[in-house]
Amino acid sequence: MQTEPRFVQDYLLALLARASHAASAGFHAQLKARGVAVPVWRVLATLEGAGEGVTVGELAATCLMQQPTMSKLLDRMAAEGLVTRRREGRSMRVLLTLGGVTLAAELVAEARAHEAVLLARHAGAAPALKALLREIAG
Amino acid sequence: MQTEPRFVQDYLLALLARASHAASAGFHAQLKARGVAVPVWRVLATLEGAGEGVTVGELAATCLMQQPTMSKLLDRMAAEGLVTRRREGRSMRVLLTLGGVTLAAELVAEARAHEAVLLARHAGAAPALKALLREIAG
DNA sequence: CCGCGAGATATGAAAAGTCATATATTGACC
DNA sequence: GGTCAATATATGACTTTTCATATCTCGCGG
Repeated sequence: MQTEPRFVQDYLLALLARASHAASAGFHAQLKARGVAVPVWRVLATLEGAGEGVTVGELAATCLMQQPTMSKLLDRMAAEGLVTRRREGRSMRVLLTLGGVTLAAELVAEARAHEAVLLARHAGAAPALKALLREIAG
Repeated sequence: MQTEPRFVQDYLLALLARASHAASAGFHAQLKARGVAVPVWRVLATLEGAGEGVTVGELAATCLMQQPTMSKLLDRMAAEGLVTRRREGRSMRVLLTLGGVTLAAELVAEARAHEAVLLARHAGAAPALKALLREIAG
């Protein structure tokens, strides 16, 4: 079967979305196996090593979610004992609990390992790719 | 304020997701202005120029959605008069209606224009970037 | 032929996300 | 000090997505 090259096949935004999706698939499967949803992982990864905590708005922006989505995600994560919220001025500072720190550390370790495999696969090109992505990400 | 570089800041999957999100933001805003949801756009773009139509499963894979999500999205799109479905063996072939063809063509034109701006911004690097992304996407 | 497993899509109940807007807190101005 | 606009988060009604599973077809072995 031979389809002529169509627009979407070479469209930059589609390529980015596809690459992101494909690259993440393996790790996302690991997360699912551990019963951790992707948005939860993103919050954990963002909070990992951020000693002071992060506000809800910053979390939403970093995790590429909308603010109400983040508020509700944090409700669930708080209920699971992964994070706590502390009012600070008009913001709300989100912090990992002890359990959250532990889980985050484990998952970050897994993520590092997974990334290493990916980077090895595209050996030389990795730094240039990351630089480009950073530029696109702004 | 000075945060030490944390894992997530340089994590390939995060960079990919961020780049994809940032690059798409502008066009997604255009879509929203026209009242077109992103998943609808993806289906239209995938069907655009695919004369023979595409099966539900192929659509789901191409649009990076799950199959039940696609089935229900197609329900809505069919209700809006954008697509029709025709049983073909055990598959279901999805085709654009006249209205769907028109809308798809308009949006693809907008997407091309939007992409041109992006590519111009990262002038020389674009072909190499696309090649890398294609490789990652597999 | 007929039953049966595999492939492809649909569906139902529950979870998550979205949009608009309410609530809370601060800082500035009079 | 009280009012008001701006910033930050929460909430409610509604839509979309997800997970599990049902349904529908085809091809095959007996």
